[in-house]
Amino acid sequence: MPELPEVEVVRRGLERWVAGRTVAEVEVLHPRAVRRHLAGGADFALRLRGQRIGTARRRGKYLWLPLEGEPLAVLGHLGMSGQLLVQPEAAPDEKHLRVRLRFTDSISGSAAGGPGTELRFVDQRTFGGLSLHDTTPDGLPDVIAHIARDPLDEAFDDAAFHTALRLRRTTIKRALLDQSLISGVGNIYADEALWRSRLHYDRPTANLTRPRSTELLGHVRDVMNAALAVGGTSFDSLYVNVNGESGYFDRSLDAYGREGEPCGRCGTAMRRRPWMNRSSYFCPRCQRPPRITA
DNA sequence: CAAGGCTCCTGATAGC
DNA sequence: TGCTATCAGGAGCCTT
Repeated sequence: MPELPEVEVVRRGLERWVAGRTVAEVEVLHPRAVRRHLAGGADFALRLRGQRIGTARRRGKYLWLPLEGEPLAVLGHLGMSGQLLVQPEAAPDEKHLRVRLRFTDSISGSAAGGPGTELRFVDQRTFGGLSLHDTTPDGLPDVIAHIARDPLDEAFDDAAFHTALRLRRTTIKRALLDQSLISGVGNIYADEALWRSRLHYDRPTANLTRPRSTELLGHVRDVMNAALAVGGTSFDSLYVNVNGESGYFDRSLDAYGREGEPCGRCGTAMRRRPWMNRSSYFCPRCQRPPRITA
């Protein structure tokens, strides 16, 4: 379940292993993987061929590869189960391989960045995908103009975020997952940040004080940076799996997936509640529900 | 227009 | 043993 830290690890891997390479051939093996490319898989492949890849960028959980010399970018989202793998061309196809990009340097077997390697988009549940889009003057793919900056972005505006929370008539976890308010936070890190902040997921945003929202934002950043610290090293090895597995999930989670286990602060059994077709994990003692439920 | 709910998808797992 | 039900959930899209 890639969230911002995992996607950032992938971005770094792409920066190292794909930037500067020229696309030789694109193979779309599943139409759903390019469904956001409205002109279809053949058009996607045709237009990408021959393009030189620039430095990978990211906003929230979206990442994109700018194409050098053109206001175009390959936009990617990993969805639930997506992976971007840099693999030797000789490696057998993954079961859920959806898109393959070969590079001009692969065939000749030279060049920095991985002679003989190709880029593969692998995605079991096909919630993710790749597509080609025009970019705005600041380099953002036009279709993600509505995605807010993420909390690790230097230009993220903490004060504006607080103001937006106060103006919204919604609850705090909904707001954290609203990518037009703050991007990059998914179900797991939302629960983690709320637990650290001692905030119940159903608390209204309208009466959050400035100190509370500041503390929450700090915990969001802490959780993400911790995950990044764990996952940020894996892409450095010889055989790269640019897949964003942080390893953070198994070890360091205080809330998510811990139903029935003791709260790390007070020892009370953690609870799980169905919430928006998914789950919320929380400590019933540290994270008291609001008096009036919305 | 804001807010909330529905839906896409596949595989692991639980239950009978 | 083998079937069915449930769960995982990002985000576009639709309804209210």
